[in-house]
Amino acid sequence: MIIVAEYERTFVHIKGPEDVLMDLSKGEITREKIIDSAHALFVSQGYHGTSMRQIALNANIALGGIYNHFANKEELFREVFYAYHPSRELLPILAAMEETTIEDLIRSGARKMIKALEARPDFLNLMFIEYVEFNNQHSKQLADVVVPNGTKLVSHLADAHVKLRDIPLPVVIRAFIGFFFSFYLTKVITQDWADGKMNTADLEYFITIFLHGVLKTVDG
Amino acid sequence: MIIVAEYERTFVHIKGPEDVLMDLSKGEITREKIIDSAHALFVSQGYHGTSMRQIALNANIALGGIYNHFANKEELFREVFYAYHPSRELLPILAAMEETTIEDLIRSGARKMIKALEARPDFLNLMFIEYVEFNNQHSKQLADVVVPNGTKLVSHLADAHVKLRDIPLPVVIRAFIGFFFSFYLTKVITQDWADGKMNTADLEYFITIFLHGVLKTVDG
DNA sequence: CCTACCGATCGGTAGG
DNA sequence: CCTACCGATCGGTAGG
Repeated sequence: MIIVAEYERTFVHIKGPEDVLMDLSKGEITREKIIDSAHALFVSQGYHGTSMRQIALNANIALGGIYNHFANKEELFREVFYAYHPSRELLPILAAMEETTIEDLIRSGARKMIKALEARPDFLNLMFIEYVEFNNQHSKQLADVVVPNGTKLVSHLADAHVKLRDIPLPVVIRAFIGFFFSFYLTKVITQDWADGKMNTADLEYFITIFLHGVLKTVDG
Repeated sequence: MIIVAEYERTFVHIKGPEDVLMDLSKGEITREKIIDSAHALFVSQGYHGTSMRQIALNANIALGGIYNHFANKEELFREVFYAYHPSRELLPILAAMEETTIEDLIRSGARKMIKALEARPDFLNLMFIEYVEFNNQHSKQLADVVVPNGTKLVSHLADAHVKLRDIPLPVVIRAFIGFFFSFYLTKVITQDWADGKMNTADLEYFITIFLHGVLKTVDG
């Protein structure tokens, strides 16, 4: 509960590196170091593939020290999951957009989303771990905060209903997120064996497809 | 190597339940039981979250017996990965399609793909485990078999170039797979907290979006 | 294919 | 926040 409230409070605020070391007591710094260390190891090895000893070593403290901040391994994962959840970064980016027409919003939003995902490959691993190793059990209470904030972003699209095809807005939003996320997904999942066939430049084709897919008419 | 050859050989053949017990020596039956048992546990708990003892117990043999068939835990996962890879089921389904126009192919292919994915939720978990816990390292040699077979399927689309927008065919294929996979993904990932908002009936809207996205004109 | 065992490592804790 | 320790469980093997 504390977690979710804290998440909501800092929801729009993206911390710069300078903030991280400021205003934190020594204990809070250690706590942050543990979370960061755990995050790095979890995303590269999975939850069960990471030991508390590895986390302690990586954070430069003794094993026992971790339990001064977290009751057990799962609570530590939960804190990592909240602290590094993709919505924390993606929602503020989308909220800061100033485009006024739905077409510009789609074009610009797609590029921003892909850019953010490519800068943070850990997002994908974190979500996968939550899905497979925790059966998605932590996502619900996070969704209670994220979904309302997300829908608020699209609630005042003045020209949406005149330019969109006859498709419910929630479906359009789902298609937008899914389609461009799949652009990222197909790229990273094939990057080791598709020798550059999955090109980032293809994003403009994806945007074209989506625009023609949802809009009655497309400019340019 | 043996694995990949065997995979190619049985690639178009979907085994019925009756085949599974036929033509197998006692040792091969045990081997199959171990693979099935390991698969069920891996997809529900992850690789590192599953112990060899659990697998043995589930397969009704002693722990040591597993090592009569598999050198170690990772080799066992590799065999599970090959035996249960989604392409094994999806490619034959797509290969059996008889639609002749690209529009019918998209409509029918999308529905078949979603139906197959919804019948086999283990696909998603298996791919996630491979991605996070094995860094996608087993996917390459499988791709060497799957990709050529997959591209063969779309190589003889007579009306593609006249009906498609000016978008490269590989991009259209990538968009098709990604878009409809994302339909499935957004559904399962939100199903615990989006109280039915992500509806299977929305698939027809997705098909509409995709058709308008890639075709110059859409019937119906 | 099972029994019985190996050393190593796991998550977690008491006590200071 | 560290040292030293706990019982349990891990992947894997020898020998029959």
